[in-house]
Amino acid sequence: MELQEAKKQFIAAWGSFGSNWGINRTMAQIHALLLVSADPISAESIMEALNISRGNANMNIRELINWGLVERVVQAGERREFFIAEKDIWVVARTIMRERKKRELEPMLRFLDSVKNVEGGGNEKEIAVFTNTVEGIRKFGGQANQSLESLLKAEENWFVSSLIKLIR
Amino acid sequence: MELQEAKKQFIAAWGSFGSNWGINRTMAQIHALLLVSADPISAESIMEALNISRGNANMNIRELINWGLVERVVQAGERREFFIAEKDIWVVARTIMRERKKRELEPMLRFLDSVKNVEGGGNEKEIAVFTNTVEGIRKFGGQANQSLESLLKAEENWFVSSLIKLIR
DNA sequence: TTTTTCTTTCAGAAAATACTGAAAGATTAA
DNA sequence: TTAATCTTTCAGTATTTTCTGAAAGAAAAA
Repeated sequence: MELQEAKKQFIAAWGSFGSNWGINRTMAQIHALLLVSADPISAESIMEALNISRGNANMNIRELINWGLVERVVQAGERREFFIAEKDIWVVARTIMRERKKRELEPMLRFLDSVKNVEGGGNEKEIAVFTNTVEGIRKFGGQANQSLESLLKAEENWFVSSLIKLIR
Repeated sequence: MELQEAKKQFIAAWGSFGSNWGINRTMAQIHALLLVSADPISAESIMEALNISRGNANMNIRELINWGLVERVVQAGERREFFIAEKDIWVVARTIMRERKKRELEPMLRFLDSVKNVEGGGNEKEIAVFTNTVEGIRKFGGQANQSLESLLKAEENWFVSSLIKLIR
């Protein structure tokens, strides 16, 4: 397959993949474009490559920067800003895990904590089911949280670290 | 907190949590409602509890059944259908993992495979970057796929199985 | 068979989300 | 300072997604 065609397909695929995971298509496409670009790219080029407006490009680039997936780079003698994405997929994955953990998992755990004690007007069975379900989710989520924590601090953990080296 | 209020909050939270993960709010809410219900519920009750239309309820229930998260149950002497959700969160998590693996991860891996060999009109550096990125993702995804496979077949794998027992 | 009760479908409506483009804001150069 | 170049913002628009409700379909009861 020819390079430009392959890139195009990759960008499209990454875009639709992203939208399955709560990430908007354009953001995923910009990320994909940067992932397969050898050199830093200007906002202008991104707009052209993906056929999107200035505002759209700006917004989604900013969001990618917020996520820590993309960086601004200043090129010598250039006034414009350029953008580049982290290409080590392990670093990318860890960045995403860290962010989602912080933005979603932890708030959810706090919420479950706040809702775990219910007093009931009589119906003991209903209360038991509610409490058990919430407790189950809390346990599971807490475990996931800890596992992620270990994974993200892998350097400090010889066991996880060696597991990762094995598969990397 | 009072049970009904707690349920309500749980349903709302689960709904907005779901939408961060590409699952529509109503579907997640129906799932939540069933998760915290002691007994099977009719379509009618779901419509009332969540204030949604018949069509909407029907569609999202069907989708939950497709995912394997919800089951129809027939109650003796009742003509209507009732619905119930699996409550063991580990089973729920495994069901979701299995489905997403099948629906998203595996197709993505097949796609990456199809796009890994690019021939280039000259620009070797560009080709190298593309190839490396795609290969990195492929490796990572393949590894994730295998790990999930092991997890899902945990019964057959003493090591994973014992890990899970530890934390369960 | 006809009636009743429940389920499914789907065209159109509503709501949510994403995008555009022009204008304002910044920053550097002249 | 003024001009030139680039970035950011945001009100309005477009697109996508989700939902409604009425009608058709199915299955059991009469």
